[in-house]
Amino acid sequence: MSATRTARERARAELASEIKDVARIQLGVSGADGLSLRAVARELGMVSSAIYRYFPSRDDLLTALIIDAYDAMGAAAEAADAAVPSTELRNRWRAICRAVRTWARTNPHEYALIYGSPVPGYQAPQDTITPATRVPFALLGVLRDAFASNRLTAPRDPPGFTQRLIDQVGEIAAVTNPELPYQTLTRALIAWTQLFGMISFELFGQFVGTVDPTDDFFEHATQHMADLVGLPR
Amino acid sequence: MSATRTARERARAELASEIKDVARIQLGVSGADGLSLRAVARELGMVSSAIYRYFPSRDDLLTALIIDAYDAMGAAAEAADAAVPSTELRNRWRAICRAVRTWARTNPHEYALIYGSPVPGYQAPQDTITPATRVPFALLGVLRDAFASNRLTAPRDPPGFTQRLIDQVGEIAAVTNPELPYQTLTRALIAWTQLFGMISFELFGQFVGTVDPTDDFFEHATQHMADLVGLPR
DNA sequence: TGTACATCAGTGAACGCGCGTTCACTGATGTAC
DNA sequence: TGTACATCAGTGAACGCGCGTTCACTGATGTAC
Repeated sequence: MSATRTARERARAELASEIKDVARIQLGVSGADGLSLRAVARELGMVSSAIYRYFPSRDDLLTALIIDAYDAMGAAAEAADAAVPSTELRNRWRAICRAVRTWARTNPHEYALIYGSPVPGYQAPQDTITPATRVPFALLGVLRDAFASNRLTAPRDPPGFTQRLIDQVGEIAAVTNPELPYQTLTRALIAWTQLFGMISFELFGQFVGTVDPTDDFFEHATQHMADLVGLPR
Repeated sequence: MSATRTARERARAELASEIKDVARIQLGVSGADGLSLRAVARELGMVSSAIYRYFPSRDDLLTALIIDAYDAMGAAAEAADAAVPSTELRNRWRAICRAVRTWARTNPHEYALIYGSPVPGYQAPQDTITPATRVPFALLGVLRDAFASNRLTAPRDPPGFTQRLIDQVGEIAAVTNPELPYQTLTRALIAWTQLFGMISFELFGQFVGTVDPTDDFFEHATQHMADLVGLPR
């Protein structure tokens, strides 16, 4: 009975993921607002109402795609990190950055889904938050190890640390790496925005006519970021 | 006769800009793909086909909005720059960054239109390029003045300057500020991506639960950027 | 200054299209005795 | 092992909606003599 039950359930899970696969391809053609349940159903050779057996609405399908995208990007970052010896801090940092960029370039429309302009009228539910933290957590992991082994240098910070900023950063530290000084965490935040700023510019066409192709600029900027957060050269 | 001609032409220009105004409001409600000529016409109390007297297609209306947005943001940046004494280099830098952020927060949907995910199937024409350069040019103007008055310090760059990167940056220099060293221009590029990375994260909701509100973090990061490009404290 | 003609703005109907979602249904798969 | 019933996947028709764009038209505004 458990065998038969899983038979049906397996079919169900398989079709659900086929639906997502087709939807992902559709994303590439027409973007998030262009994602159409009818088109997905057509592609799968089924009638549009059948999709509702798997996803209660278009927004739920979108949410599933968003979660998958965050998870795929996070997994890519973690795998790249794990492939570098853990004491090679700067190389780990660079590997994570590179993996995020490569994933984004390989899956530009999924990237746009999670880091582009929000879909109007769509409110991302709570379930997306945890997967979204995987990349920043991977970056913080490098800093944690660097700090623990006393290899984190402290660049001279500019003025501008208000108490409110210190408190905000302190709250992030509390739920992630309480041992890291707030200065380090602030610099990590800056590097984090820098990383995605570059990738968005590259994918959304802002570099056309300047640093395009972007490979060399990206590598160089990544080194600057490693300097900023205090990783040894 | 020139008076009468301008009478008609003025009416025409006025309605064209009323159409754009309504379209801009629509953008806010439903995003770029949601922008509907019929809805705009309805709002203006005219029939949908009348819009075609002013814009040959939906895409042309979008293009006009994009150009206006770049220009408005650029004008805000330039005005903020001009309001600071030209020798206060760091304050000019910060004023420009602040102006860009403020404009983006005030006009989030126009910001999303130009810096968010590209509208699928829409190809931005050449006319958008010049207005798009106004903000980076304003930032470069500060660096130009700093360099000319010999007040630009040179931070120690990390490794990673390939010849190709130097060439790419050199080409940008050639059409903007040939006197600036490529290292400075590269750091300016990094700061540029950093600036828009932060603004996008703030507007697109990536900071929710971390540095939100973002004011203090933004000010602090702006100082870091000024350090990076070598402006005196 | 007045008339004949050309230009242009806006109308209204129509074409052809695609969408999300609901609902009563058929028939296959799984469950309990 | 066999039968009666319940669950579930997928169908097909329908509702109600909005969209971009075209086209022949009316009537007002501007132009040339």
